[in-house]
Amino acid sequence: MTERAADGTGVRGRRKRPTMLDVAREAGVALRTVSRVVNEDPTVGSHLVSRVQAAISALDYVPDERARQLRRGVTGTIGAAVRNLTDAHPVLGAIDHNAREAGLTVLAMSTEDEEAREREVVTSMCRRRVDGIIIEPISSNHQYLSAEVESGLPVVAVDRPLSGLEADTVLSDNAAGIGTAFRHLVLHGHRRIAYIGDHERIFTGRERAAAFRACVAAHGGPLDGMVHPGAVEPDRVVAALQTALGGPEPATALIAGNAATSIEVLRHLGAEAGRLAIVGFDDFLLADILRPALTVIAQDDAAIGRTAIELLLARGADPTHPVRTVTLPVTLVPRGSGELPPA
Amino acid sequence: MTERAADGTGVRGRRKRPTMLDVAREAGVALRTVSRVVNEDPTVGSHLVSRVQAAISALDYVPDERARQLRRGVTGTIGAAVRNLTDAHPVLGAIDHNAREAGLTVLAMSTEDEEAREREVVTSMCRRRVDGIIIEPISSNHQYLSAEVESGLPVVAVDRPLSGLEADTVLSDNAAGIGTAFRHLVLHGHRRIAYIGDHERIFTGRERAAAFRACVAAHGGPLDGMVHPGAVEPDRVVAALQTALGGPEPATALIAGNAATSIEVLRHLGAEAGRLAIVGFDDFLLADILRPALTVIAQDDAAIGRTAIELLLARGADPTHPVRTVTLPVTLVPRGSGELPPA
DNA sequence: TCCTCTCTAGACAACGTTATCTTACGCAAC
DNA sequence: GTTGCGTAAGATAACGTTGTCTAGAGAGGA
Repeated sequence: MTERAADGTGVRGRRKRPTMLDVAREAGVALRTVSRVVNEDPTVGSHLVSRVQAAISALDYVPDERARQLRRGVTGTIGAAVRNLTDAHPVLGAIDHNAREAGLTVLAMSTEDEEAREREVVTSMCRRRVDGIIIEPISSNHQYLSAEVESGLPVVAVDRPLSGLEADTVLSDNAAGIGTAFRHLVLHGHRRIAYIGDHERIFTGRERAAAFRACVAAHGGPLDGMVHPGAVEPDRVVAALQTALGGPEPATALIAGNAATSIEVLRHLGAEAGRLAIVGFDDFLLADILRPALTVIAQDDAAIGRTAIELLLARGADPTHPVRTVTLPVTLVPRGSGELPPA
Repeated sequence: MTERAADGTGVRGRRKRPTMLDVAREAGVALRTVSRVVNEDPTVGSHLVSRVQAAISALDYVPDERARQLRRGVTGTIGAAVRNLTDAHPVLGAIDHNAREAGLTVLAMSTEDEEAREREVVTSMCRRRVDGIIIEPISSNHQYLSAEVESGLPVVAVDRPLSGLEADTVLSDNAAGIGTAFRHLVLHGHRRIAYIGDHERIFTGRERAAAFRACVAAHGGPLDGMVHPGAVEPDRVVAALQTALGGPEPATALIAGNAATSIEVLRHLGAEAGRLAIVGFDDFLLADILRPALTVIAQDDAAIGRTAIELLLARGADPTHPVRTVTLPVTLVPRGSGELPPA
């Protein structure tokens, strides 16, 4: 039983929200006039403007975005389906920043790296009629999006392409990154270089492993026991590390295919980390504090987010434009671990 | 000029979305029947159900959440106004997780640690008629929310209380955390312990600095040049560190008041970190990989997120319930840096 | 047989806005 | 004095749903 004052003030309780009609009555004007004032339409006389504004603050009126969007058709909102909301996500930050600059609100939802969740959140975004979707793809099949895309929903894939569907895409230059890392290690005297990275089922894992093999082929080092794509789990990484470092001709340098792998490797090596030259793909917070600090191939997160928004807006402006894939350069950040000489 | 096929297929272009009415016509039933099928109302005959479902997939119909929400009144969405979307945010992850379990969608927006942005994003959430707001407060004054709160919007503050407004709140036990850290260092033989942390303008900075002073008073160590609240900027932190470590009786141990401070301290100390016992408030990814690994006071992020959602739901269910503040315990995680003996 | 009751499905209004059309008014020009 | 025009403000419809009410069909009991 909710006790409340006659005017609804003082005691918490769901008082019905005032609508434009209430404001109109309070101000003694027509509903439409309130709408004009709220939308800063210049055709309202200054006398009425102030009366309406007074009524708005008297009633604590807040316009209903849902009704407005319904009526106007567009939402001014874009969806961002990212892997998770828990860990650091510089690209999401950049997306948010650039979207705001463009006057758009970002609805960020987490796919939790699960196909089913990805589909769920994307569907949820479509039901909310977002004006576009930026997605870090997880699913192996994005056919479920094709109807939306064909009916004009701008969709931009980030970090990996969509499968079974053409869409604008922003990628990092994985091959160049691996190449840069490899040459950097060669330059520092290494010939036996190992690679541990993501499963080749995953796009980036596939690209990076392939690029690594190509580098070995080009530079003529050993390949046997040196390439370890697979799940990024402690046990698997440790086993791969042992294979690479064991035997008569152990690796003297390592390329870690992503941040999680770098971290697992460092966690396992502990104080021994100084004996193995390491370049990690992907930068992460604190990589510069480790000892030795981790040399990394850094993606340009800000540029990725910016480009994603640009592609989204371009697609919205011209739905017939041919699909584009933008590949952004990566940078080697030497910090110590990648400059160690062979043991 | 948008070229498109007569039926709108094949070429991208904003074809008008089908509505329930279109589906109804396609299926030869009434609009209301489509609505019932979409909402899985059991009072529709199975024959019609399948006909409607066929029409839905034939037309690629996706219900419009805005219209549904407008009509039904509730949105099934809660807003989360957090400091930023870029850095790791375990509490946001927990909020998202628990909200999902409760059948709610989270609209996460970033305040960027700016008062103006906080107000902007909160207002934007209100316009979207979220069913509740979880906020990491930044502003020094939250009066602007009072009308919303009084008219029944559930608002839960996390990590710090709102100012100028009563609301349910979830806090970590800052005083206990500082006390635990202090006693831990005392137990390991330290008597000259320093504190560097956030500005006392900020709630947690104030609480932690005060708790630290109380600890010193209780244990009888020196206070002069030992307490350094202030901005978390490299220069300020370095200066504080030099003050604490300089002089005839330098500190042998340090409590860092938050993660950012811990990181700045470690960044500055570099290889010297092993000479100073350190306990950091707030855990962070990779704190366990550093050498020495960082001993921390860890907040229970999962519990914070869970409690925030619980309070939000409780407030929604009973708007008249007295306001609650839940203070959650923190845990000391010994990893090495806090167990170093006095130099 | 008729009445009632239940169960399905349709008609219509309503949610809170904005777009479009219309009206009223004042003023200048003929 | 009438006409025309430009401008401010109101009336009405529409956006795409769901709540409520009602009609009609069929079942079951007296």
